[in-house]
Amino acid sequence: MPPGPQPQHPPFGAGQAPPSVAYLLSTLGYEVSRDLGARLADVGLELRQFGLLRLVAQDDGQSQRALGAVLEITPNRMVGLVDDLERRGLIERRAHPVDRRAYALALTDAGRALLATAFQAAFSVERDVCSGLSPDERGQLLGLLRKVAQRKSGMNSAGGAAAGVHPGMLDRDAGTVQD
Amino acid sequence: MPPGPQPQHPPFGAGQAPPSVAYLLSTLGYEVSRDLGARLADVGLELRQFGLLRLVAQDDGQSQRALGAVLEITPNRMVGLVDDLERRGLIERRAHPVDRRAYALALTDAGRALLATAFQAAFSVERDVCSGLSPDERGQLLGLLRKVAQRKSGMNSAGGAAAGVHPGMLDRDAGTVQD
DNA sequence: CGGAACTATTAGAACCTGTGATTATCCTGG
DNA sequence: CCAGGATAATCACAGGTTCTAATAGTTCCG
Repeated sequence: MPPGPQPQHPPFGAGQAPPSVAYLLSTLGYEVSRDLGARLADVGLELRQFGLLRLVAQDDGQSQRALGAVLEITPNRMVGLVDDLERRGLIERRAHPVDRRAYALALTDAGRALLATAFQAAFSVERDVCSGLSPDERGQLLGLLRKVAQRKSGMNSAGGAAAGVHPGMLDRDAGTVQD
Repeated sequence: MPPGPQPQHPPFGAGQAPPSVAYLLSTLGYEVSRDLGARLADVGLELRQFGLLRLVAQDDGQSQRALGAVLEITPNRMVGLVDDLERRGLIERRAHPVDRRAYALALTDAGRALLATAFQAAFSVERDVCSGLSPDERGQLLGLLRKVAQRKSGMNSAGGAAAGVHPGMLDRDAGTVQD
């Protein structure tokens, strides 16, 4: 598989998995991302394309810049990203209602359909990840992770990605720690 | 900050953080990696350099290829990585005991010292991540994450990174899922 | 002994991302 | 109303990183 556009985590590796929350978080996060990336590839989508499609789907008519801000994708990069998705007929660049400089991105029917398929892939990853957990355990884990996530967004003034969004998917690296 | 060598996660983003274990895992994993990457930068180390140093420290005399296999770094990439670390006097390329083709990488005293500092940075990240959790909760989370990690390594025949090692740190992407 | 496989390295191409400049448009203030 | 400054989308370049292919020197097995 060529330097695909998506995952490129910078090798980090650990000597021997030390019992650290941070280490396990970065390791598992990386693996989960890879998994999803692989399954999305089967559907013909990259991680960031999936992210953009999701965003457009939930909030129609946004400008490229607005979307890029959420996904942490610079304007110039958005051009190519949107170009590709538009060329494939998944999204459309419509005239923006109030700003003639910008485009209003919208999902096409084909885009909606593909996104649904992509979601299936995402669900399968979730099922996979939690396959070893009992419903109770899954609930516990969810709560704890949420708690950790909350704390993070609370302090990191700048870093805190907009509600429910996380930029890096595989832009190429992942951290790790061992205790 | 230029396209630094380490973190380059491909933007992925989520529409609205869905309560998914996979999503939170990839998101938090990415953030943790970034955090560690930033703190290691203060010490003058990149994520993968830290990973290599750790590996060399725990298992002296390994060949570049062996180390690269664990860290998922190709041989040609290892050359530059080792070159740099050696130039900085952190590791040494010694003659391999039984194979004159290969080098036996070893940590220098300076390398050991810097690694100790790097570990401090890693510990601080761990403390930070768990700052919002009670000791009990931290233990629970650790157990659950371990369980998920275990399941993973069990099925992924090929993907399962060698015991306790995870490749991507930020090579640039991370996945996400929402449920 | 001889060919096949392997380690480290180098050279070159491909890829992606960031910066700066460009055009069209919006907006605020005089 | 109409500059001047800021903003949206692009484009053209430069830089950095990683992959592929090819090359010496070695080792291993038949």
